[in-house]
Amino acid sequence: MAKEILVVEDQEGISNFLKQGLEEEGYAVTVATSGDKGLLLTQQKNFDLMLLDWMLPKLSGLEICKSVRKAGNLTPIIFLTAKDTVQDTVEGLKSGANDYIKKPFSFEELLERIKVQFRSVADERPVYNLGPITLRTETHQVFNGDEEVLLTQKEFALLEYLMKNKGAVCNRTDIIKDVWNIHFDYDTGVIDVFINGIRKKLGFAREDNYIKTIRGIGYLANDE
Amino acid sequence: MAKEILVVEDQEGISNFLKQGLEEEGYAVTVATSGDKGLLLTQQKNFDLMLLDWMLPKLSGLEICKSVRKAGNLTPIIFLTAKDTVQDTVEGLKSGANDYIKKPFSFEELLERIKVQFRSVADERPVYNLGPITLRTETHQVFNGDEEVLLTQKEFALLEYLMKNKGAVCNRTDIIKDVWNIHFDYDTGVIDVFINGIRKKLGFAREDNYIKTIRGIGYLANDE
DNA sequence: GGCAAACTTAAGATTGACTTAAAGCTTGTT
DNA sequence: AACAAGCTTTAAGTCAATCTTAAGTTTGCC
Repeated sequence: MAKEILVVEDQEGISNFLKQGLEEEGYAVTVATSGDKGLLLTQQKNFDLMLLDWMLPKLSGLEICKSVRKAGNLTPIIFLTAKDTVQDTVEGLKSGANDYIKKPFSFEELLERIKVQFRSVADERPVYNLGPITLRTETHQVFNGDEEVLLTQKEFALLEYLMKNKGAVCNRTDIIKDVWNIHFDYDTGVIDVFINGIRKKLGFAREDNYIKTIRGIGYLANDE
Repeated sequence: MAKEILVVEDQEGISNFLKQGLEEEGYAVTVATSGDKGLLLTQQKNFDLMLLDWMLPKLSGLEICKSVRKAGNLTPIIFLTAKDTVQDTVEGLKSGANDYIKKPFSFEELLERIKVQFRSVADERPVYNLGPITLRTETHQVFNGDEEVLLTQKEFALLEYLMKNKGAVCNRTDIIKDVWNIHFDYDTGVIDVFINGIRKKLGFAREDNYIKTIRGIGYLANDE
């Protein structure tokens, strides 16, 4: 699955250059030419990384960054800008960005700094545990004790999400957003059906409470 | 708990400057003046971050970085070096570093880039406290000390409202308006019932007074 | 002591989750 | 290109938890 990168940049020369270069590297690139369009896109879709110019029509890159973080979105953000003073850099990083590259920049360095962002996310913790359950991200396997449990893609994605957030209540809206990638209000019983399926396949009894229902909110994976 | 930073740098002027500056910021700093000493330290102790010079006696920063990563150590690494070509930067990042800062650098920017490495998911989300009680808005969790307390939707909403306004008396009309979303005069005992439930679940005794009753007005969440 | 407000409890109403089955999609195979 | 198999989604009936109401009890204040 190609990583999705959002580029918010009003100068066509630069955005074309970025788009082409990044696509050659195998990334899927979306370009927004103004700040407001960029922010809107971040709300409609889950990107894996954002490249922000600072000076943009309508809404500055700084404002986009702040908004995105305020909304609880932790997608890596890299500023790519001609504003090159220490003050600007510090302000950009303070606003929640993960890196700050000054123009003119070397494309090769940019590429490497993008990879750094993906590296840290991917490396985080490839194996999760929940009671007797072990989930291996890399091999896409789930075990109950020694027994392997075969889950479908969605079942796996949902379980992974819950286990990644073990100990925290996951609300339905976020689940739909992160697991289904649906960014508007959406309410069928899909989640319920999958939770039901997962509990069944993992052999959880009602009183096990490894995946607890939080009524009116969502679900909670829990050990202890 | 102070974060532990390892600085590997052979020029005394720079390492002193870094040590002093970082310690003023509340970090615990260890300095190694040669590459081999630096590497040894990484094996003996778990640091939270490493600052590496590139050109060092005995073992280069690049080699340290590669070694550390090869050993499965994912501690954030920042290069801090006079080698300023794009090739060097790319090579440094490829070897597993998380950032690469070129000398001469601004201390302020360095600080900010260090903070980026420490920033974690748990940060920067609204958390309220009241005596032994902690309420996490984002994850919808409430803790009494370490014990998680499971609240229903309304209980949580009401408690959140009181804690958000800690120290201020909340009158019944406003509570009904903000928590129940009822905008006309309304007077059943709902609030009382929920206050009762919350106090019970949180294990408050009458004399604790964390949620004080203000007769004829409403309620007051209070610490101190 | 008497009154009004708040506390407590329990029963009924309401809402949301569980479960199942069937329809709609994908994917891989011939 | 058509078929089959399996995965995902929708929908509907059932069931359980939560919310609300109301009535009895306690508490605090004049």
